[in-house]
Amino acid sequence: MYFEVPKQAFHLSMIRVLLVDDHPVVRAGYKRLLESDSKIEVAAEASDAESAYMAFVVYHPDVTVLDLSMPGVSGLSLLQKLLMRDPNAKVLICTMYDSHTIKQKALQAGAKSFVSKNVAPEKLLLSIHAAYVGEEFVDADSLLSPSPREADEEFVRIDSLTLRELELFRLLAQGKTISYCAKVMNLNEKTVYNRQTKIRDKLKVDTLAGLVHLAQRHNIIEPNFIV
Amino acid sequence: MYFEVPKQAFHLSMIRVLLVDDHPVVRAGYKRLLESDSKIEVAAEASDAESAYMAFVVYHPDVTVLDLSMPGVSGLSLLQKLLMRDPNAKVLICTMYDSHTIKQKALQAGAKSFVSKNVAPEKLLLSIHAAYVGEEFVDADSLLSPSPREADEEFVRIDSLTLRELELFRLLAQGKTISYCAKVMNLNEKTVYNRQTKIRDKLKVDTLAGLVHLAQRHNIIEPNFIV
DNA sequence: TATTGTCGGGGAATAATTCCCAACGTCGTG
DNA sequence: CACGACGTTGGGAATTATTCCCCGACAATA
Repeated sequence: MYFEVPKQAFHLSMIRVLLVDDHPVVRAGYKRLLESDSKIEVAAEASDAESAYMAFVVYHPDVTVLDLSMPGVSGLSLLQKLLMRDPNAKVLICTMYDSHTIKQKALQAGAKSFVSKNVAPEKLLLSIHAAYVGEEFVDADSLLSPSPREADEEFVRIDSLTLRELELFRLLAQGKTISYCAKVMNLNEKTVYNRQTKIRDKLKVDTLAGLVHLAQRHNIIEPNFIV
Repeated sequence: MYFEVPKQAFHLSMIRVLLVDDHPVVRAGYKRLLESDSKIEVAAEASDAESAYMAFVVYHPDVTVLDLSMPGVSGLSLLQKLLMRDPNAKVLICTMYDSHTIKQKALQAGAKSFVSKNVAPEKLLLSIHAAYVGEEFVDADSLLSPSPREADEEFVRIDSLTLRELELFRLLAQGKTISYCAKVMNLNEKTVYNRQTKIRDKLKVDTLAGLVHLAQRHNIIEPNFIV
């Protein structure tokens, strides 16, 4: 758990951003990047869902920049928690997962913006400004063109997963045990079993390993890179 | 393919860095972070292995900061190419993969430094300075989850698999069902179960999904890769 | 209000998995 | 040769993991 206290003076004119990413180096990079924009200041940083929620409550950021790929509870759940706390929260999803599915889910869960880490950095800044004034900003490159690969029925199946199911899907595909999933998702193991069955049923795969491959094909989890 | 021409003046006193990461946003962040150190300048950037190699040849950076997780050709292959071009190249691996195996391979392939994106950002800067003066810098706590005994000997454990076990390992990791494995290996399902248990036991993995990731890390099966 | 969908979980049945053990063949070795 | 060590294969019983079908809560919606 990491919870960064703001170090800068509070300026009314600035866009105060809460930065959530689990990698310190990446976070530091983000921070410098964001602050290269004179209108943006990083009000707080967090490395995981819990501390992000705390920081959100404490600092009331104008915009929250959220990386979905966090250990433990998914960024999507955090997104929902933030929106429950403040339905007008401006949450911008910036993630490495170029997955149409994830995008859909994030937007449907109430994210104001969605950009991939693959976009030009200026677009990130732009989208923060857009989110600040209440506009939705969805990176055109990524959203409008689901890649052909994703347009197949596999993708449709993944799309049919509910948020909660998607979250569990990710955990399972990452190799987490049932009991671990139950713990971090606050569920009865029984429920996890039931859900797992349902997920495999929806996705039409009959082994856990199949889930992993499917998840990787659709960037639901990080591909286990090549050596 | 993305190939950034240097925009800054050339200062003899500065550490000229080639920055290789496939995410523009992350790269931009890195750049700001690195340049917050007055002794470091980003001489060039690249988003993939080919352009990274070109940039390396053209700009002769003092230090190359390389993220391993790139689409297409692996960062490790690039690392080897760079070292073939210049055996004294100072390459610093900064990656999100907290895998001891990868760390091993990177160092054994000739990387001068290895830090995880999980380290404090200052350490990244430090390690660039260290690499510059020729010191090796390997972050001690760059590995979060894998306990020393765990990941360290992942590959030794795979070596301990017998031929038959390895065969089954591959099938399982590919997502084949028990009954399928039994059929193609001419075994009783019972035996497959027993063997599967033994394999997971030897590899110290407790889920099938874990087997997949392990298999991919060690090139036992093809990573299910995309984009 | 009725409807639909998501979500969490219970109970009993069932299948999957383990644990322990035995058999067989093949080595290499004293 | 006889021996133990080991890979390989499976049986039987015990144990778990997993399914299947169910119910109720809640929220949004028509």
